[in-house]
Amino acid sequence: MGFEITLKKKTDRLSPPERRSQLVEATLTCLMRDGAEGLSSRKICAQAGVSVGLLNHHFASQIELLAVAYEAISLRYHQALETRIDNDLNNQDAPIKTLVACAFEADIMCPDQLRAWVVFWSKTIDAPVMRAMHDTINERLHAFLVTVLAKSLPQHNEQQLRVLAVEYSALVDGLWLDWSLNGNNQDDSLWQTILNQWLERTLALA
Amino acid sequence: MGFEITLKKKTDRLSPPERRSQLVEATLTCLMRDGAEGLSSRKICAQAGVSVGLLNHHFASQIELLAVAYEAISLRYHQALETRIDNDLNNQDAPIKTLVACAFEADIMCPDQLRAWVVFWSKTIDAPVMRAMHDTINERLHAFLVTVLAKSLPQHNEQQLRVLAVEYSALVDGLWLDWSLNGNNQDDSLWQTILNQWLERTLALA
DNA sequence: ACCACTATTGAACGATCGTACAATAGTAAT
DNA sequence: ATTACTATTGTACGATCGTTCAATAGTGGT
Repeated sequence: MGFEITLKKKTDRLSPPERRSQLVEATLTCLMRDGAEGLSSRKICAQAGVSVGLLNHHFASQIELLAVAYEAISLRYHQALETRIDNDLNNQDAPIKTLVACAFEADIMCPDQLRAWVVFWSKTIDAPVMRAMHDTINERLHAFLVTVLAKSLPQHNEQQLRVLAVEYSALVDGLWLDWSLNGNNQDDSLWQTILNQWLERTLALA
Repeated sequence: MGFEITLKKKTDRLSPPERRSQLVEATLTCLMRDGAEGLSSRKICAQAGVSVGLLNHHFASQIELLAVAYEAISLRYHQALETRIDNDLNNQDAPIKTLVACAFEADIMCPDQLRAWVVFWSKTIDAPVMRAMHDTINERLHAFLVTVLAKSLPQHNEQQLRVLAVEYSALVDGLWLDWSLNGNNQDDSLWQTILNQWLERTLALA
């Protein structure tokens, strides 16, 4: 006896940064599980295992928490892509090949994530805090794509790279939307094939 | 006096089909104006100028009304495209050129429409009635795109056309998403340019 | 041991939600 | 005129929503 004392946590109190990130994590879990219905202060706090009032102690409002969650899921996606690029030693000279190859891998883009993104988009249109966060996120991903494309297509100028980045981003988003909404009733390789063909044609322009 | 008697409607009663389409119209208005917050039985009925209870008299539930509204906005988009093609006498042999040219025109794709579509997508993921309607809508638009592409690229086979249709649809959706979410802070012609380049490259494959 | 501070709780508030339902009003047939 | 039918109304119900706030409990410094 007495051993479990050192194993059990003596308290449930966390530092503000820890609690905040825990609430952000619970938000993403709820949104990916229940979509728009998961955006509920009570459900989020229940998921985090804390009481309702704590949300407004660590965040000014629900929408501020949502904005932080938006940044979190975007950064996670961003870093997953960077990790793939760093680990793919075969395509260091053309990292766009790595992006295309892993675009539809399960942990990069699972249909569950669309549940969450649709909520983020919905709020981006109307809520100013979400709009500001969306602009930040979008600019960050756009700049990342430009650097990836710049390495892959060194002979292109800045303007051409920016256009290509918008095109690639739009194509991936659109394919992801179709893929997630239409379920897996179609051949899984169709979307990957389309992306591969885009890559071939783009590299052929060089 | 007495003239206004013939001008005024004697009654507010409408036939079920008329009332149903009026409620559908009110639904689209609310969704395009207020997004997810516009999906409210009370707001929709207020927009239609009828009382709350009437919704459940003409529709089994709110989600059934939403499914009919989903089909309505999709058919409207579909028919707008067909009208453009019929009226564009210069590109009867390559109607895909017409689609690309009008893709970002105001009444084809205004940012307000994204407010509604995001709601439809959100419910498509979870509600079975919406999923069934989405499948119908998607199949119809896909078949339409295939016929348009078939006329424009007669030397392609069925399988190639189907892939091209998915690619075009995804690209347009993705560009539309970016265009609507990022507002008009960027150059308006960027997205049109990308679509034009896609068209040139695709036609060059012939 | 006491104090100031704050993370945490949970009840409470007012608002809104979708739907059900009894009551009313208009219509068409007899 | 009466009857059968139904489109329409508006209230009511129970549930859930986001947020507030007084009360409580744990923490770190003295």
